[in-house]
Amino acid sequence: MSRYHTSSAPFARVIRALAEAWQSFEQYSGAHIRTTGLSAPQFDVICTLGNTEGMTFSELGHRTLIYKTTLTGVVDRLEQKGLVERVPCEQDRRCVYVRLTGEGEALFDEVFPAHMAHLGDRLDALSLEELETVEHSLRRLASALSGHAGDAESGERVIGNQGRG
Amino acid sequence: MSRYHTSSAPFARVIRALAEAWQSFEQYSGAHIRTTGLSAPQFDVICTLGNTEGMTFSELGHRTLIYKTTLTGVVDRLEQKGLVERVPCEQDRRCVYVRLTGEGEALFDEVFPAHMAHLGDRLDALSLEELETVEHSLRRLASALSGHAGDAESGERVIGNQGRG
DNA sequence: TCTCCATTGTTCGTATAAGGACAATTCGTT
DNA sequence: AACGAATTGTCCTTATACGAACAATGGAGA
Repeated sequence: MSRYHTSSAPFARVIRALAEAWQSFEQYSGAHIRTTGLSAPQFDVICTLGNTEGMTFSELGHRTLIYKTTLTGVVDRLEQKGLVERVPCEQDRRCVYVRLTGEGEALFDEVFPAHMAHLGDRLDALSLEELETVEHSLRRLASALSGHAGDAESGERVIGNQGRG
Repeated sequence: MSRYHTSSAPFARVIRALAEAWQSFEQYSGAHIRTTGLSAPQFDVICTLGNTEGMTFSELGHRTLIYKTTLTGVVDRLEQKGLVERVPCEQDRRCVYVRLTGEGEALFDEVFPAHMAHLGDRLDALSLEELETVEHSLRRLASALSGHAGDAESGERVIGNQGRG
């Protein structure tokens, strides 16, 4: 992601910083997740399903930002591990519900708090005020990139990685 | 990346915002890059090699943040397309230089400015002052995640994705 | 009812991400 | 000179990213 070293555009440094921040997070978070025997996307699915009655592939994809064709394989492997299960939907037979098994819930209760604590080890270095500033910056950046030039406060925005097939 | 919807940790919203900003960038940037017939990492390599005399795999990996085992394949495909070439290094026979061919340089001169203009279409919505704030926030976040709690001004920091083999 | 069209999840193919392991090479130390 | 340790690029394997295409289903309108 350093395709901007040679550029003098004012935003080039911001893009570079975004790439580095994202990589730093993935490195730090991913290394810890892998010690649980799960991949980062698998862990993400487990945590998203935690404390819910399950949800469809579509909703799960929206929440996790995992591409729909990838999600099929991720759920396959979690199902193979006995952590989640597919449940046919009666009202709409196109949909398939995904929900945690008992074993999946047990794993969630164990690894989710531990991972949050792990992130806290680093991120507690930021004050609440700093967190506020950083979050606002990120939302401003995301909304500019999404074409919503003005509104940085659009709340539960949906990243459209599902509606393009 | 919404493993933080269920968490009340103060930093959960920041992580979510980081994931969304990164995804927004990848969506917007990647869609344009793919129209050139290159993948995002391939485009990144072309741009990093642009206006240089070439560099080793090691240096190219550090600059692009592409994992070393992936870089081999990326360069393979670019070489197959005739855009880059491997040049044996005389001083250190372990190293291999990678540099643009004439065709590669021509492509760089064509697509790099076009891509910057494309990004500018969205990012010019941010003022220079906003860009400064966003960059500072991102560097603060990255340095916290890297364990450098205090210094947000560590300059040309190196993401260590090469020295762990 | 019967098209036309949108939605849902899946399969397929190509390209990445990332760890483990490896041969070739270089360097520091003895 | 010789040995051990570190570096460099590659290969292998598993899992993800993502676009194209698909069968099955549901919904709106003539």
